[in-house]
Amino acid sequence: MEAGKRMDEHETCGHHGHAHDAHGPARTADLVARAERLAQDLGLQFTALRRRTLEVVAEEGRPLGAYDIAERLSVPGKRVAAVSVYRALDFLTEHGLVHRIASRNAFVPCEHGHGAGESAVFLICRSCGSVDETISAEIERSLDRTLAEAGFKPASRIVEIEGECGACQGRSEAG
Amino acid sequence: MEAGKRMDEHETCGHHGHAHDAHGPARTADLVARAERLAQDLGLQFTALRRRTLEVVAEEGRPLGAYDIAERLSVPGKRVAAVSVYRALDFLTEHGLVHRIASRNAFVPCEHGHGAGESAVFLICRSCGSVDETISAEIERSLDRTLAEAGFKPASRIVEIEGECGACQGRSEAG
DNA sequence: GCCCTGCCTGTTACAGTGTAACGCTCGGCG
DNA sequence: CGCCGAGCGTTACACTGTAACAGGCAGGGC
Repeated sequence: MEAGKRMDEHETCGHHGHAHDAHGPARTADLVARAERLAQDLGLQFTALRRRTLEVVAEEGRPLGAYDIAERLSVPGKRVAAVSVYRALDFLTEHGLVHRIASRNAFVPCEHGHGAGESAVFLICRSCGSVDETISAEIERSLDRTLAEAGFKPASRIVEIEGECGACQGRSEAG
Repeated sequence: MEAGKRMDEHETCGHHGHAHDAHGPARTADLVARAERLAQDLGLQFTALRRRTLEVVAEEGRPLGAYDIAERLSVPGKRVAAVSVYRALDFLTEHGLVHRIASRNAFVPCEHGHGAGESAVFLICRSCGSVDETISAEIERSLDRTLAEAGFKPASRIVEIEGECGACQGRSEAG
């Protein structure tokens, strides 16, 4: 695998000032650059619609439904249908640029450089709706072990934890 | 047509005996008994609709959508609406008698005695559609550790692995 | 008994999510 | 030029889920 060399700059979390405030323009540019590189390398088309879809998702900082994305992409006189967004999202998820949150029917930008096959853990806050993506080799290992014991050959993995993020815990306790 | 005593002749996978061939009448009776005990203990109502919903899900051996359940519960002249099924499913999931498979929008019977708060791992086979529910203390531990590091307070956990089950691997290799 | 109340269920209506099918455009290629 | 494949627009439709309201039924107080 190729992914191993990138040092994870975002410091999963000592306190709560962690990854999920790292959206916005910078994260967007990052992702778009990654997409362009990837498209070039693999001979894929990173079209305007796919780019704009990725940008919308990346800017948001919380999971967006396909219809929400379609709405944001639409301008008076030029409406983008949800079905087009779904196709763009298919492309983006397939190449690990965005992730689908199954428990919310919504999409978030990928916060790591890992490929589509890698497994991530999504921490979904019930209070603020933010989603934090973390990776744990330990979890992957124990998962792999369990799968091996069951004789199960995994293709994709979904790990989503709902609860309350650190920031919201502090907020609800302190008032 | 819906005789609860019918023997399950369809034998998803003859050999490889792990949990997921433990559906059918026996599993159903188990679950119903558990539900009755639970209702008695907590002063809840295990109504006919809830019971029949549980039975349908337990008999099936693969994830069932709410509308499929509604269809199975309906008889000519007496149609059960999906919305009623959803309410029954709310009750059943809330008390850990069935689980919702988020990635499929479908429901499976609980194959363990654990409560609703426990975390299970679902192995979903792409070939035969069966779902195997396993529990791993090791996975839970590593998950807990990751959550603690992130300062995240979990409320519910979703772990769903899609892939190919042991039986189907054998089948596709051997022909 | 009667009413009140709470829970469950039936029913309708509707919002949200996702896909199938068809046709068009555009760019590359013989 | 015509062919072809990929992407996209459009329509139509299926599936998933919830809100709101009405009726039924059991238990409790009078």
